Amino acid sequence: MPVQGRKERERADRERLILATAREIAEQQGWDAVTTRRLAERIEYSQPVLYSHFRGKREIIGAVALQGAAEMAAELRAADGPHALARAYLDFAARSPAVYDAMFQLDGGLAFASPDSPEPLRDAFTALVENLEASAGEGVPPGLFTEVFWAALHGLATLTRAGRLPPEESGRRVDLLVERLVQPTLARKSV
Amino acid sequence: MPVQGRKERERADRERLILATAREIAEQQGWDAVTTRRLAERIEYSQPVLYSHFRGKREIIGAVALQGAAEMAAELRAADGPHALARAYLDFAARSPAVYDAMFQLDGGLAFASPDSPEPLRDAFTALVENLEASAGEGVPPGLFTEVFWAALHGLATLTRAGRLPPEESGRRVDLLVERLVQPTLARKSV
DNA sequence: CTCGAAAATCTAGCGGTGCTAGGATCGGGG
DNA sequence: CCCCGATCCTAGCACCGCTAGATTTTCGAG
Repeated sequence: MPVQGRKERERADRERLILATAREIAEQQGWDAVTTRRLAERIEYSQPVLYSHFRGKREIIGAVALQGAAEMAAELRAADGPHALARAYLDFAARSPAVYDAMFQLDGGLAFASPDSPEPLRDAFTALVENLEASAGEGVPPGLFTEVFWAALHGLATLTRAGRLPPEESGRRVDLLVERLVQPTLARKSV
Repeated sequence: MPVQGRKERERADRERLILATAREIAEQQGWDAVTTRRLAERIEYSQPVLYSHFRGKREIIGAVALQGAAEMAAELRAADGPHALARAYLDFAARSPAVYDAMFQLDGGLAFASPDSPEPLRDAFTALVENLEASAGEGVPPGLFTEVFWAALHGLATLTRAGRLPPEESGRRVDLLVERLVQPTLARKSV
């Protein structure tokens, strides 16, 4: 009597529905519009059901952030080299601003910059490192270089989207940034 | 009978009190703790009084942001050269996180990146440009270079404070960033 | 097929938010 | 002195995140 199996599946489906709906509302109207009432109504359940899946709104944001990190990691790995990486990163941020906010702007209750960070987060950072370690330059730890590179991209992404930087020249800004930061390590240009 | 003068003065005093109190609460407990009720109680007036000074919470944030921009501009001008500038910027962000948030993280209803931006905002950006125009490098518009430099600093500031970057090596990150970005324009090293 | 227990879900409500309408109170000018 | 306009407060609206407790649904045993 695998009735239990069916229930678990239905529950997992509903959890996915919650996250997809939260994400949809957030992308369309911002995270402030993702209220527990609205979210519950959209999935056609009452509010308390949300709390049987997540501890609260914060944890929903965190779950969306983890999904986003996994997707971002895949896209970053598809890029080849610092220039493509930077464009892929900013592309992601511009295309999915709500997910980007969940990851880096809002409090999703996730641990960052720590060995016990959730795997998708560490993996996304690893994807950055992989594309950058050849560009760190002599004597510069790839991790440190990646942090700086990442921070700069993050700054461009957030300031641009918040209207703090004129969007027209974002392409030139990325080009300038990457050109200056990247400093190929001499060893084995090709092997 | 300049009784009207006195009233205006009292009103201006109260407005300053509101902003100082909002700032104080925000620095101590974050902007979420700056509720209209709490703020009203602290200044020993009822909530509606706040709305006779500001349209709403957003406008209070905006007013704090303008104060902050003026202060930041002064501190940035006191710096000499890109390295000192970067440290002064990050210092400000770390010392006054709530004000920094009001300026760059929250919605204070201010116009950015526009000719009709409030003067303190444009002035703060000008202070950045003044310290950076000699480091833009050949053929690179100082404004563009400043935007990139600023965005990178902003990324470092926000990611560090949000726990996304380990705080230990922030010094090394700044050094690396500045060293790479800065590329002195050849003309007139000294004149 | 029925029935009772357990699981699942909902109703209703708590204390909080930003904001505002409308009444009370105060003080200066006629 | 008394009135009237400016000033301020009380009370309340609609919404928020979250939860206790009642209610419905579902399953499996008899």
